[in-house]
Amino acid sequence: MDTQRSAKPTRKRRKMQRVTMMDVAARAEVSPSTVSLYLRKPDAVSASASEAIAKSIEALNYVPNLMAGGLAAASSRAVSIIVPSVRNAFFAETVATMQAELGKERLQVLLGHTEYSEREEENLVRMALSWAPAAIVLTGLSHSNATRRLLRESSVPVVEIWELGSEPIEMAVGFHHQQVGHSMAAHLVQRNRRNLVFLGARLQEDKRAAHRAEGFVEEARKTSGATVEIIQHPAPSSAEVGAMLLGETMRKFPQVDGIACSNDHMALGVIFECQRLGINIPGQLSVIGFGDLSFSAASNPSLTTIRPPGDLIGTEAARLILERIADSGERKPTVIDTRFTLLHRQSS
Amino acid sequence: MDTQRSAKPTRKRRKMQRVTMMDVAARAEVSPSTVSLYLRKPDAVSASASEAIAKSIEALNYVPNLMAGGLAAASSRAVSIIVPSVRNAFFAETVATMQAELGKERLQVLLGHTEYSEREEENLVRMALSWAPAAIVLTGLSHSNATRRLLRESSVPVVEIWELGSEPIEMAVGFHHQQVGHSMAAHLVQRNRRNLVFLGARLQEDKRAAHRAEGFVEEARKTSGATVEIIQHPAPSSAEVGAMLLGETMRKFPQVDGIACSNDHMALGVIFECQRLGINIPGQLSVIGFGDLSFSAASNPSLTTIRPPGDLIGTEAARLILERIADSGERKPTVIDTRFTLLHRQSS
DNA sequence: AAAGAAAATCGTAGCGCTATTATTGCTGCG
DNA sequence: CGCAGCAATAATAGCGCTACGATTTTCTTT
Repeated sequence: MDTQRSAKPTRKRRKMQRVTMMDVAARAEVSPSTVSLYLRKPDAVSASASEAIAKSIEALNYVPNLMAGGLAAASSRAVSIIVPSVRNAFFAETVATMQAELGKERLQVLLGHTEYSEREEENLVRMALSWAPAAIVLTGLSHSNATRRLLRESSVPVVEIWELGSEPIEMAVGFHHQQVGHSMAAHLVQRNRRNLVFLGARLQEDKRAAHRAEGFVEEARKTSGATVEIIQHPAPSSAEVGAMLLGETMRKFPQVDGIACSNDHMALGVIFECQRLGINIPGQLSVIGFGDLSFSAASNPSLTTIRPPGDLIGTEAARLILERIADSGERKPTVIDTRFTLLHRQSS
Repeated sequence: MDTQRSAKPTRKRRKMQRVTMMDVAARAEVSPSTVSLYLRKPDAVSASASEAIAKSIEALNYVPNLMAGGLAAASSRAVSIIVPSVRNAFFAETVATMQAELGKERLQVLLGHTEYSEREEENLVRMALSWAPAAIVLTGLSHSNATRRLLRESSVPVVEIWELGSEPIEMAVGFHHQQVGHSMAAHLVQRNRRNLVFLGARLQEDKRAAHRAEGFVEEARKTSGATVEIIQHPAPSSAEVGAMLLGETMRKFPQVDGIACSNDHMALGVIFECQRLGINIPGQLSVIGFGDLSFSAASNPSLTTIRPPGDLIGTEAARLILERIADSGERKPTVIDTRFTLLHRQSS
């Protein structure tokens, strides 16, 4: 009750170890503003200042603090990419491509896996928004209402990849999986196959595979004299499931002469199982896959398949994001159809 | 020239749209500090306050700003994972597992691909450090000196994955690839194979595959009467390269009776090429792969291979990171050997 | 019931940067 | 010459949150 007790702002914050922009500015004998400007828009700074700043950065080994930058600018240099799983080669391809493309512009990729759950996707979107990302990339067009609302209310650019068909939130890059189904069926019919089966895995969760199956059946039904069935399994697609489903197919529909698979893993299983059962491909049975995975051209027989442009989807999505950021503007609905290619090889 | 013109600090910042922690605090009738505490250490806040805050967050649909948090705390909720490529199923598995594990603690994954370039890795580490990440995960133990220095000078926890053998920067989770080579050779020798060949792809860049090849040769040389060769190609591993190299092998070493492959993609190519050439596996030739990829158990013949615990590496790495963060302490060198498993199947 | 300890809560100074406005130094031109 | 017009640079006010210390409230203990 004597010595003044209030006026004592003896604060001390964590030791500042880091080299800051102010340090760089001091050494270059310019103001911090100029350094910031140099980093963001180099063309607006004179050659002499630029040189001094560059030298200073080099000498101090300056690493910018993106958290501070992001906070001040209310937007970060991160792009959140949310896919079902990067274990899936399709999405791995796109993610890798996007990382490379976005990296050129010093944008970082924040990765999330939904494991095919809309609930988890919503979670990830919420977390992503905490980062004030430069953009958010989602897989497919099916999302929970809450996800849609979160995204619509934020002003973050949104790109949906790997699927076209219904209304996108903002931008979309992909292709029509139903058309893939059409192409598969049309191809088999053209090869004079009439007893068709689609082998599916996890069609419940994998909407895109389900669309392919739908398209396949739809197209097959157009052909007079053709029959078509879907044989499926709830487990994720794999060669083992493919082999198993081929067995089931031969039991239930021994007259089958054309099979389309959820993807090339399944088709590979079919090929192996046919070898074991002594079924000749393509003599007795034509097989077509989806994915053109790394082994598909090398198999015996080589596999007829659909090649989805995973890398093109990545580059186009990255391009859209970059353009949208440059415009720093409003939503601009854009849809890019990347198409797909049917590769006719020995199995059909 | 009349209305007073100076005393007008009419600044206005970008419109504050976002709901902030202060809004939450006001509605819950507590101070912002308490809200912050509630978010970070819920146990330190009373039940009544917790409830009010939770309700307020819900009502306002509050999304925390991680940039602000990261700036204030000098450390973010991001973990940077840098792998050669997520196209590679091994790394995809580990990345996916880590994302799931870290996600539980609300840590986000920042992804980077080196494409097997140390130069690019250095770049990515520099970018990663800009985020003040909670931890950095690198693949393998070979890094440029600059990378090492950057990491050592920062106080960010570092985990190196998928390889053991030399001195890690701080923590490491993986296994000895040389031992994999040993096991492969020992297995083939045990199956009475004496004319051994290792089929390699891109051994120049893929140090781990090179170590497996080394170990293979080393072990084979211990066996009297055994011969061993390495046949390789600079392209990335694939079934096509495997098929091609099998052809080369049969020309150069027609007496070969045991083949070990860089990985299962190569082995798959070998299996298909043998089918085409009429070579019986395992009668005439034993084949062993690496990876236990999704098709390996389903192939014809099924493939003997080494299963690397990609998911275990992920969970252990995540665990180390979480513990290290909780300790918030100093470097603590740790090495976890996850081992690997040899799966003996039909191909050997 | 008072004193002391423990638990819960609060007040505030930054974290390092960017956006915005203000200032300065030059041109060129009537 | 005086000043508009422009380019380059600088000054300043936050961005939204956490760390830290201070303060208040509640619980023990004697």
